Amino acid sequence: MIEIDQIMSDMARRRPIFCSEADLQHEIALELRLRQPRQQIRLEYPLGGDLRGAIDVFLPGERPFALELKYLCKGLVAELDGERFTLRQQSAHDIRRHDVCKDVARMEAFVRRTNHSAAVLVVSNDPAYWRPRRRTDTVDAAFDIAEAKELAGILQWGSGAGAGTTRGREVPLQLTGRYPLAWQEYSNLGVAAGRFRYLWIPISAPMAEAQRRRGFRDSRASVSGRGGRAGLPGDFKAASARSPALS
DNA sequence: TCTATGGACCGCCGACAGTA
DNA sequence: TACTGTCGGCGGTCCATAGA
Repeated sequence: MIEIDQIMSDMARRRPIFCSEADLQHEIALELRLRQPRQQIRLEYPLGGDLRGAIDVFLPGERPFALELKYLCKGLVAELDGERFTLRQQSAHDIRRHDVCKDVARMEAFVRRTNHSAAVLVVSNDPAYWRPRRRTDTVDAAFDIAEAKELAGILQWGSGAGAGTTRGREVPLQLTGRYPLAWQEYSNLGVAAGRFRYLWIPISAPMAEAQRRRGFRDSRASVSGRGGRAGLPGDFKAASARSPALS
């Protein structure tokens, strides 16, 4: 069985830092290919149906899996094995938090339409995203992705949000599942802003969730990865993440 | 071909907290 | 009290893509 924790752990040894979201996307695909050379992998796979946009990493096959990535950067200059990495301060934390929640909502919609499995993976070196907020009355409080928070229900901007912040993001996000958030350690470069963590938000297919509720073994977890089915997309599982519960 | 839209990203500014 | 760094809010640009 492929577990996200193991994938991230292995990838961190090889690539403790990424120069961009596209770099992260490429390395995830490479790591999956290294583990399962026969695994088909698609990048920027169209969502299809009425949904616009594309899936960052899509694993077709018997049990397809969609993965959305977010790389939230804080300003950092680091040299690693002779290679210089310069990450720019992205700022706009409110908008980036909203974007993460929007990805969760998009993946929920995709899962509902296709009954495939999906997840959102956030990688960041900015503690502002995982540390508890000092204030609770911010305009983006509903989109908070800090440690031990939970995404659920209707997520919308606070009443004080300006037009510039909400432009193009006015529609409240409605989640049918509940997503407890647990950040995991990824790497630490030993410099300022050099600590990277990741947030894994699994979104299971409604059928699989229904089966799980009825007492069946989770279809994603039921395959050991041996006996010729190793590496099937549905085996993409987080050891530490809790399954989302449908409300 | 043009226009609208969405996604990704950038940087400025004010408020606030910590520290010398 | 002044300085510095961080955080939050805001408005903007650039580019790719879809649709007219």
